[in-house]
Amino acid sequence: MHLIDVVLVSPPFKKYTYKVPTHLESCNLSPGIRVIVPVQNRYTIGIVLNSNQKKDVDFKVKELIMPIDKTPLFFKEQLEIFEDISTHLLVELGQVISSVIPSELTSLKLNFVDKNGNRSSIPHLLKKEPCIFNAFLKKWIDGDVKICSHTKEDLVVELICSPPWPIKKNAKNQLNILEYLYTHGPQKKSHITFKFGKYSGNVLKSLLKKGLIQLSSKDKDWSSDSKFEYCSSYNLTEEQKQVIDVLIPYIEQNIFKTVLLHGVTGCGKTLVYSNLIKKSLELNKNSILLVPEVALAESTYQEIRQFFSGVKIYFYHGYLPKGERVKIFKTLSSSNTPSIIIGTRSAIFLPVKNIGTIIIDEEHDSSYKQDERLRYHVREIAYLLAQKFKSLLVFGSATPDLKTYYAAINQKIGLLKMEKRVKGNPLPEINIVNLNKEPPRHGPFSDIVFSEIKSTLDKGDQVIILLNRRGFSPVVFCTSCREVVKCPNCSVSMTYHKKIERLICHYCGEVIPFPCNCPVCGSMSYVPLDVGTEQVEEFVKETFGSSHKILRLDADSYRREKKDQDILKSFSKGNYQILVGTQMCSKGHNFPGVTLVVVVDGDIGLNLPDYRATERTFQLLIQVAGRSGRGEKPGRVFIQTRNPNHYCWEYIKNSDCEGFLHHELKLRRMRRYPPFVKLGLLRFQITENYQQHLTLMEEITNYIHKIKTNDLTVLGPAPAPIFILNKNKRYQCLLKADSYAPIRAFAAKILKKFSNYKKGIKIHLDMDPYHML
DNA sequence: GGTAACTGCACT
DNA sequence: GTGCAGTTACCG
Repeated sequence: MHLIDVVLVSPPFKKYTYKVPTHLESCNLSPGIRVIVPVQNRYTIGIVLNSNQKKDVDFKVKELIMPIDKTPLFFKEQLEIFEDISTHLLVELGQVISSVIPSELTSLKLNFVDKNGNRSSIPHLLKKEPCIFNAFLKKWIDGDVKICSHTKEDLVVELICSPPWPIKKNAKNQLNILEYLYTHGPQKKSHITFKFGKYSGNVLKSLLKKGLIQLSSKDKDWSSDSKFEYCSSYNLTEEQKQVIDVLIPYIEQNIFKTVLLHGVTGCGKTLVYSNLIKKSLELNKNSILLVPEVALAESTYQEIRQFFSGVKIYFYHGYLPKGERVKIFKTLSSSNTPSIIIGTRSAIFLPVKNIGTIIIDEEHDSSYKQDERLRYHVREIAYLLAQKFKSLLVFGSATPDLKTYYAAINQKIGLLKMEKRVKGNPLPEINIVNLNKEPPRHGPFSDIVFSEIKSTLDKGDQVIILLNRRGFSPVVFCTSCREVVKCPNCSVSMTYHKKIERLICHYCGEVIPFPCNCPVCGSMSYVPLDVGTEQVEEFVKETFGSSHKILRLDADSYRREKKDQDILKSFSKGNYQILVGTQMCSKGHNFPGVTLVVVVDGDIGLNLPDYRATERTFQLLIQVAGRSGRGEKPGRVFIQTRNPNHYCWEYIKNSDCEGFLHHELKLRRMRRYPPFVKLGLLRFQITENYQQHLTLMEEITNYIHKIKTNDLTVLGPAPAPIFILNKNKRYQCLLKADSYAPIRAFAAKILKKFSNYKKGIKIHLDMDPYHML
């Protein structure tokens, strides 16, 4: 009897054994092939793990239906990595796989398609016409029919006019969708139908008829095919040459090596990367280059493409149309030509073998940690991959993550430094402005900062104003009942967005029209408190708008304009003089005309209940400071603060990254935080209609005390800083230990006992949590 | 996640 | 004993 092990990629995500029927003996059933299998009284998709020949099993085995791939979708190395992730993060293997590959690849919505393009639905045939199914199966084995997914292309719904909209007053559904598009920007059609229920398809149709929205396919063709050619007409600096000379032997000799490339902002890391990629290509190896976010991926793609004409460069990120993602996935899994992959976090899971080098740029960036579904860190996956393929792994950053830096100074990984900017400029001069002594007398700016902005503009240079908080004001306060407006679903205050006259919850997306009556006392005496980017933009426009062009870049403007790339380009060309924005404008971009960076409130983030608060603030501020003075003229930076005595300012002022890291390391060692201990965060979510959440938490707490071991410190469970989110009550429990094993063992016990305990409670483990709110 | 099997409970 | 809702165990 020929048996194979299969892992299901939809619930229950378990590993099961199936019998291979004789008529499928000839098929390729090697690991990584997708198969259709029966589970209970339905069918689902699984992935072959191994084709064992075990003789006897003590349970009944069912026969597998058929394979649906002719060649494996993953390589053996990848499957091994999925297993590693599964054990490390305490998530079922099937769950791991289903969260890292495009969802079309795990869906049973498949068709047999014959040469004339006629489609026959596979699930339908399986249920109703088994004979016809078998006939098709035979044809498929012979190569006479193909299997295609029948999901249509996911169109993008886009608003093409502004309010007030010409619709009837009682057309609530239409209004809701228009509102949603207005506040959230263009959306995928599937997302709209998901969000607004089954009738929203019709609503969209009528909106389309009225010409208020448009549907478009957002397909882009990124690939270019011609001959391989490397444009090497770029002069390397001495530093770049040295770094490349050290790294290239690892690629040539197939040595697994991890290196932290610690280079100041503007030191020309991209050119180093492109040389490493070039070497890999020459040796017929693939390269992966990851950047933190899509906008950056696009500009990096454009930049790298100049060096390599005719090489296949795959551009991959989570916002690609589904069809495109599947196409890239499948092409790569059966490709043998060396290629370059440029993308964001999710690109690390593409089926690539024979990797020469993996580069993670801006490795400290928190977007490399996924904080939902599968809570993985891309660094760890990259490490596993590099280990398997004996590749070079480069972590690049001007402000390395403390953990990476600690590994580097302990010689666990290599450390290379680049201390000079390409153009030879010094790093910008950074000034800390004490708002307690120099209060903001000009909108959000103090005297000195205001006059700096003015004189910079007078000189014809550009200014970046950073405020890491979007909207007009983060809080609205009712003067009559002395309450702030809270989100109805979350325990956070609503942010006022003036231009669209709405209050928005930045956590769950709830939108309330504003001005409105106070929900508590009914009066209309609201005052917006504190400042967001929208308000800074308004002030700057009022003050300088007559003679200068001003641009805002944050998640709100970004979504609406969507031509972000062009906008950033046009700022960097000098078409605007002032850029107001959130952290989005701090990342990686090159703006040669900027000589002044102003940070409106340097304290945001500094006082969060999170052990990395200072580290993150430091990284953000050094990064944004680095946007200044990249061109011919030197740059200056002004950071306003109300906490001038905080230890971080001394280091920020001197751009002293190493000094800061060592100071922070001392504190972490003292307080027992990473990298000196391992952390895990157990999160408990209880739905709003669950009555006795206190009793339940008490029960959990008692159990925790019962099973707690000596090799583990357990803090909590306690209510999370944001206690209610999306109508869920949240508790959390911080676990500290010298290694991951006790954390895993402890969490496994809790999960086993309580995760399916009662409906209404969800528990998950977040290893090395990045967000503790 | 889906669902068959199982539980307790009101009502014949 | 029957019908039904609510809950649980398990899928090869």
